[in-house]
Amino acid sequence: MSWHRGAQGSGERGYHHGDLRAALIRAALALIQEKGPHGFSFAEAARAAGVSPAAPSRHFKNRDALRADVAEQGFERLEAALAGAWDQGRPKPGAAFERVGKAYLDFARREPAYYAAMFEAGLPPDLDAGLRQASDRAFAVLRDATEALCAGLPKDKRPPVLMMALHIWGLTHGIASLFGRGDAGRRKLPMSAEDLLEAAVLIYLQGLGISGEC
Amino acid sequence: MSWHRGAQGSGERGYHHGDLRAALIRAALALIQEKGPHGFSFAEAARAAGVSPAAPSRHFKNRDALRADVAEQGFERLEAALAGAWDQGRPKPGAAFERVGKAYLDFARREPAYYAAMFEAGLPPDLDAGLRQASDRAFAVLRDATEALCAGLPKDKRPPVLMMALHIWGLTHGIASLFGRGDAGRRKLPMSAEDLLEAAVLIYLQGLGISGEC
DNA sequence: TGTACATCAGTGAACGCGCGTTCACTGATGTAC
DNA sequence: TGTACATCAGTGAACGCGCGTTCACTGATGTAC
Repeated sequence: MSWHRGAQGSGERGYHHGDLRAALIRAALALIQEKGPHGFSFAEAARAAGVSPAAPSRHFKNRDALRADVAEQGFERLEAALAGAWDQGRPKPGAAFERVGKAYLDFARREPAYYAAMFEAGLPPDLDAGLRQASDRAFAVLRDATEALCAGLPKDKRPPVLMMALHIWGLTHGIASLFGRGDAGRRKLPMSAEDLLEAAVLIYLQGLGISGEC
Repeated sequence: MSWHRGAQGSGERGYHHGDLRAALIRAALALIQEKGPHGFSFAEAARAAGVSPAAPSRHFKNRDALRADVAEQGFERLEAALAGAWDQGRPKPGAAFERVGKAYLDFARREPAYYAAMFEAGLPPDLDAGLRQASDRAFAVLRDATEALCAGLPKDKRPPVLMMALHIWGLTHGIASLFGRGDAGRRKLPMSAEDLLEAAVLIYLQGLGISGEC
């Protein structure tokens, strides 16, 4: 919490909150974690942030707008996680690519609230330009990684990069959604979601004639 | 609608509804279609079914129980759709397998309300034994199809069937969730979800050394 | 540096609304004899 | 076949509750001079 002046953590604050917008997003995130992407109200978020029920309207048009902001922030974090895992393809694109997949699963598991807001809130991705762009930027990391992975191949053996990136995204997202969630009640598996994904990607790359060690 | 006696379509009915349970599921489904898996209330479903707000409690403990029944019915329909598409692997397992994938995408597109209730309502799959079993039965169709597809291979080239079925499920589910939905605002693609999936499966099978024509 | 004033951000009480649940009830159905 | 009675399924009015929004307000901040 960042009150407008002093008294961090004491619960005291001045008349103005200082960063209510961010505090409401945090509160919404915690409530989503607890009760799902629809499990909170404007009033509840206000209560959690310690302001009057009328305050949120100053910052968000309605609940969907708040939810969309949570989702947007989620895509930004996912982008950062994927970019960090990719690390410009070091030391080798193959190993880095595998890290990206694991980072996606890791995000879904460690941040189920963001994940739910991003993919299961029923928000149309083009509801909001910022949301759309944040989503596109996260996907761009995956597309760039795919491109780098293929760069070493002779041109006639190179698959269409966009298609390949969409395949990998679909596969990773499907496995994360069905088996790799941190919250309650995901389906049980004979192997970890990570192992399942890694095997699938290796088989897929094999099918394209790409060795796992590039 | 099936009233307890006569007068189909006239809006008349006796004191007893006759099949209120099914009517509430239908009403919930329509409301989910319209407003998402959380976009309905007990009272609203009762109104849509033409009964008093107290009536639904006779059949469902609460909203989640109603939602779970919608999801269960959805899995039953998905199972039927997949089994129909598979058609015992006729005329050839390869062609039939491709139909199964398309049937999954088709289901997600034509029945977004069921799909949302099944996968995006935040219901833990093991909340309810019936739900769990319906989900397992739908997956079993895919697993059996995978097994049949591999049956022709020499034993030493045969991949673990369960793993392979999970890969295909994840891939199909991911593509359906991200790109193949019938309701508003899915992401735009340079190719159809069907073509995207078909290409991915072919590449994957290639990676396993399985020709597309078996 | 000081002062006046506009703007901003949050208050808190009030409102009307739809919700889920309760309750005693009642009409229809099924069953025992 | 007829009758009595138990059970079932839906009624409709009432309740307390949390919601989103409104409103005139007020305290804090920023800016012009």
